[in-house]
This record gives sequence, structure tokens and C-alpha cells, in this order.
Amino acid sequence: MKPRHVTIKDLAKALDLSVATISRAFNDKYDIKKETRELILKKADELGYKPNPIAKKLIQQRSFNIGVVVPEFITSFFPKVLSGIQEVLIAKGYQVLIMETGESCERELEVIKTLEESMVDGMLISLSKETHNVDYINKLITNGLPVVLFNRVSEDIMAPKVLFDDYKWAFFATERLIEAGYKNIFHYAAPSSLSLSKKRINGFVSALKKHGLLESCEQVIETGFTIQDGEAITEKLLDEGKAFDAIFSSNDRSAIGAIRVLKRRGYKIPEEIGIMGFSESSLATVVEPELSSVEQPTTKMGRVSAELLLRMIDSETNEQLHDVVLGGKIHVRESSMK
Amino acid sequence: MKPRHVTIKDLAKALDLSVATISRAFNDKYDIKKETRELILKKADELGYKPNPIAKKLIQQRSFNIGVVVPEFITSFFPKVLSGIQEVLIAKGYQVLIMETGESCERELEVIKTLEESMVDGMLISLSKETHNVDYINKLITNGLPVVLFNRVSEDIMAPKVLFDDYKWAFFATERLIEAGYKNIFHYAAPSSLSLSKKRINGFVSALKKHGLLESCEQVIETGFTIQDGEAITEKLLDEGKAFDAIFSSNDRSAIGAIRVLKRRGYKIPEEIGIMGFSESSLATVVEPELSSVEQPTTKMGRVSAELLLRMIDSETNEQLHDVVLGGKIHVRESSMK
DNA sequence: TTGTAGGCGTTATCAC
DNA sequence: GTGATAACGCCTACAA
Repeated sequence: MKPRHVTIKDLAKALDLSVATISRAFNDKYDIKKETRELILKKADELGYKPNPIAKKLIQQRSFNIGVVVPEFITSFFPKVLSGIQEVLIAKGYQVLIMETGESCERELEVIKTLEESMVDGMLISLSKETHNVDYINKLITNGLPVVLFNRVSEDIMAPKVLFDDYKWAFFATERLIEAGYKNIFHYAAPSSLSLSKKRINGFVSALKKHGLLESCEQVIETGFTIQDGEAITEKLLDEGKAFDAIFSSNDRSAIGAIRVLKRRGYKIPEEIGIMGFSESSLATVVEPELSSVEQPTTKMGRVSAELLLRMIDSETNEQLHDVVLGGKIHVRESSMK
Repeated sequence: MKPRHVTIKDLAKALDLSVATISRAFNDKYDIKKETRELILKKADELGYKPNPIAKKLIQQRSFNIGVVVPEFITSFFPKVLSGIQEVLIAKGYQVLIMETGESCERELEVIKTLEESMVDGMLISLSKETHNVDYINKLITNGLPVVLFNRVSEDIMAPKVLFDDYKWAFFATERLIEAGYKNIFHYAAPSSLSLSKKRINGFVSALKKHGLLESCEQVIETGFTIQDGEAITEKLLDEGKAFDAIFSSNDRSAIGAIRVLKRRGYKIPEEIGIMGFSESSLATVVEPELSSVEQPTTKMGRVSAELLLRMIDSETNEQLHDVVLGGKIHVRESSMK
């Protein structure tokens, strides 16, 4: 049941004009008499003619497809970034092919190959947390495919990156806890395969050092992204009798896991233990006490990444574009107000 | 900086074969000697040749693009449905073009036109809450475009629909509250422009009637989707001195808004007032008390919708496909355990 | 200002 | 089994 589309020929026949003239009417860079143009446009509307984008792509040797690779869209982070990406790309006449890797590196390779076969004009990639081998992406880039990395990046990929200033905002967030009077702060770090993890750890450690509060390397603990991860690690720490009076988590969900366990065990938040999250999910204002968190500029990150990619696609030269580092905002809420 | 792609001609020249033979090697429905086939595939791999999907689409008169229209992807509901949609469509070699309407009917019309111009082979649509005029969609369907509606549907569109059994599960959810001992239950309904709103209202009302608990039509109150909407309406009810001992909300967020206001005003949940949400967002297990909610089969809804659409696309006949109604699951949590 | 014709990279229908 | 060749719908020199 395929709808039959009206073609340029149908229109030419209907108006007794050549296809060339019709084409010109739709691409106003050529000379064409105003009246014929209007006549054509009117008739086109009447017959429901629209230039076939596929034929156009074939002749222009461009797919006008942009591939976007994200780890997941279950948390609201990536969907928000996607909104920003779509906003600028669709406005410029591109189609956006969104692919989800489910945090798996095999799936990531698969979807990248699918996008490659779709002849995308460029890719926007946020790596999965498992990813360690980036050879294939580098090969594509070497072959001339414009690629921009965002959020989940790798230093091993030779592409411009759009990121949040994780170091700085982890530093700030930690300082907020220190200013509030917490002295023995632990950090729940993201999986170490992510470069943002290291940066947040560094920001955390620097802040502690600045205030002379770094006690041991045990204060940084790697954990996952889920509430369960946060619960598990918190229970482990408590069972081991670790002493801390604040947690700065790399992620709102694991922070919430911590809150749950602490409350269950009778600790008072924020009086005895302060909590600071990261990412500003919608959960932050729903938990009790409300969770302090670092807000990342999600939609903006999407917009900026898309704009950067468009610049790469349009530029004839091979000018190396610079990374873009975005700032955020800290929401101080009850969970860290000692 | 466009990468130049290897074409079928390059390969033909390199192997001193005709393009026809190359083409055959890649579409094994034709007769071709095994050895030449293997030779071609080997050389293709060597030169990095991949059939150009755009040319293929042009000649096959199919875009292999499917358009998906959703109101938003900020809450996790639609992203989860999208996962299901992508899963089946990508496996079948389709590209998925995802468009967001932001709950605006003008934007909805725009994105549908964009998809139409992209010559999608079919569309999966979930209407925005503002939508009232569906003429354009009906026109497309009349012209032969396969369309499947999901979740946010309209009876005025002549297309198969995939939905949740809102009536039944609203009925069940209300009965759970009644069974728990609540007697004066109010319903926060979704905007009346959505057909799911009416169905949930009917389910609610039927359950009350069955148990002889319907007092007045004031028990159904239309409200929005946000926490703020829930807060506002709850404050209004309390200020007006309305007496109720339970709220069944059409939406987790407005239920959470209700919880907040009630707690702020000193009501005990679930002892004095019981709350039941709808949609099973990730927020449900984070609020306190944890929110009872009706879980909808999100990913499955996506898969089923996509499969239905594929069947429409493949069917030569005009057989009218039937709507699919999916069941869910009620999570009874603290908020409704009197 | 408009028409003619070649070509974009495929597939498919003929011959051979 | 394989090779020409005409489509598919459009753009764009070049000619008129």
C-alpha cells in the first residue's frame, strides 16, 4: 500500500513545460520568469507535488542525515540533550537518526556501522560506559567523516568535544559541602572508564586539598548509576564502619540510594550526614530531604554539539575545531544544609 | 569535507566485471556463480564498497524511513516506548525519524509535514494534548500513508491504535483504593482533550458505582501533568474544604504534587488520605511515602506499534487492522496501604 | 527565459 | 552466468 507520489514529470506534463523549468521554480537560484514560477508553484500545490528528497540527496551526494549515538534514554539526561540537537539540526533541514547503545560497546559498534551505511553526513556520539576500543570511530574520522563527541567522551578520539566542566563543578560542589561545615566527605565516583569520572574525582580531591580535608584515598569510591548501586555501596561503607559526614555523588540516583540507606539506619540528613548529587534529575526535588545537585546544561549541550558538527560539515578546510566546555549551576537544597 | 564513497562502478572496473554482476552479488536472489560472488564480496570489503542506500531507495520507491511523533521526551514514558519502536524497526532495516511536538498542535502539524516531505513509508503518532483538529492526518491516511496511533490517540482518526486499557486499569486502581478502605475518592483526570482521560474517568466512576461510593460529579477534577498542577489543585480542594480520603491521579507527577501539599498541611498518608498514581514513573519509589501506581507496558507498546505498522506497510490489501489493547500491572505501595 | 540531455548509484529486464 | 541498458526523480551545464 505505497502512496504514489507526484513527480516533476507529472507537473511538467500538466503545465506543458520542461522538467528543467519546474526544477528551477523550486530552486530559486536560477533565472525564471516570475509568472511561470508562480504558476508552477500553484499547480504544484494543487497536484500535491513535493520534490523527492531522495532523488535530491542522490544527485547532491549528501544524505542530510545526521547520526546521534547515546548510551540510553531512560534517564532524562540524554532525551534533553536530544531535544537540543534536534532543534538545530531539523531547522537546517537535516534528518536525525537516533541510536541507543544500552551502554554496551558491541551494540555501540553495531549502531555506528548502521549509521555509516546510512551514509550520514556526520555523527554526534556519546560513548557507552563500557567503551574502551575506539579504533573504529577513529578510522571513520580519518576517512573524513565529521564527528563531534559530547558528554561521554574519550581523549583517544581525535574529534572536537562538547563537555560539561566536570572538574570545576565537582570542585564547587565539594566546596559547598565544606562551607556547610562537613569535614569528612566521601565521593561516589562514576565508572572509571569515563573520562568525566576522573575529572570529577580530581575536582573533588582538589577541593579537599585546598581546605586540608583530604584524609585518605579511600574517600573516593567507584560505583554505578543506579539507586541500587548507591544503596549497596552505602551499606558496605556503613558495615565496614567507615566514618564520613557527607557524600558527594557523581550521580543523583546513587545519591538517592545513599539517602535511603542512611535514613533506614537512622542517620539524620543533613544534620549528621550531608548529601550532594550531580546531574539535577527530576528526582532531586522529590526525595526527602530534597537533594542538592549540580545542574548540567543538557539542552544547550545538544544545541552546541549540533552547531559544532554543522560547522565541521560546512567547512571545506580541515581546521581543527576547539572543544567547548560548558558551565552549570548548583542547586543547594535541604540535603546539604547543615 | 565530504568523504567520497566507492561506487558499484569503481568495483566493476577494478574487477573487470559489469555493474549488473556486482549488484547481483549483493542481492542473492539472482543467479551468480559462487566464486565470482565471493571474489566480488572480498574486493568490495577491500575497497570499502557499500551499496548506496539512497540510490537503492530511489529505485525501490521506498524511503525505508519511519516517522515517529511524540509529545515530549522529558518524562521517561515516551523514551521507553521509543526504545521498543527502534528495536523492531531498526532490525528490519528501517531508519527511525523521531520528532517531538512539545505538546503543541501547531508544532505537531509542522513535524508531520516534515516527515511527509521526508517520504516516510509510515508514521507512528502519539498526539499532543492540545490536538483537536486531525484533518491533516486523515488526509495523509486517505492518500494511502500507513499510520498507527499509540497511547495518545483520537477516535476521529481512521487508523489502528495501540493503547493501554485505560478503562480497565483505572477501574482496578480505584478498586484497590476501595479495598484498602477508602470511601471518598477523588480523581485527578488528564486534560479532557485526550481520549485516555475519558476512559480513565469512566473506569474510576464505574468502580465507585459498583461499590456504591459515587457521591457527586465533583469527584472528578481535570488537571495537568506536572507536580505543580497537582499541588495547585490539591491546595484548591483543601481551601474549599472538600472532604476526601483518597486521590486517584491520572499521572504520577500530579499525585506527587498532592502528596507534597497534604504532607505540608499535616495530613497523614496513607492513614488519613490514600494516593494512587498512574504511569509508574521512576519517581514513584523515590517519594515518601512510596507511591502506588499503575505500570503501563511502555517498551512493549513501542514494539507492538512498530510491528503493526510494518504489517500495514507490507500488506498489499487494504485489510483494516484491529486496535491492540495492552494490559498493565498495579504496584501497591505505602501511599495506598491504609 | 526556457528546453535538451547527461548523470547521480542503484536495480531489473532484456539479450547473449 | 554474465553484460548492456533503461529506468528511478532530480539537478545543471549547455544549447536554443
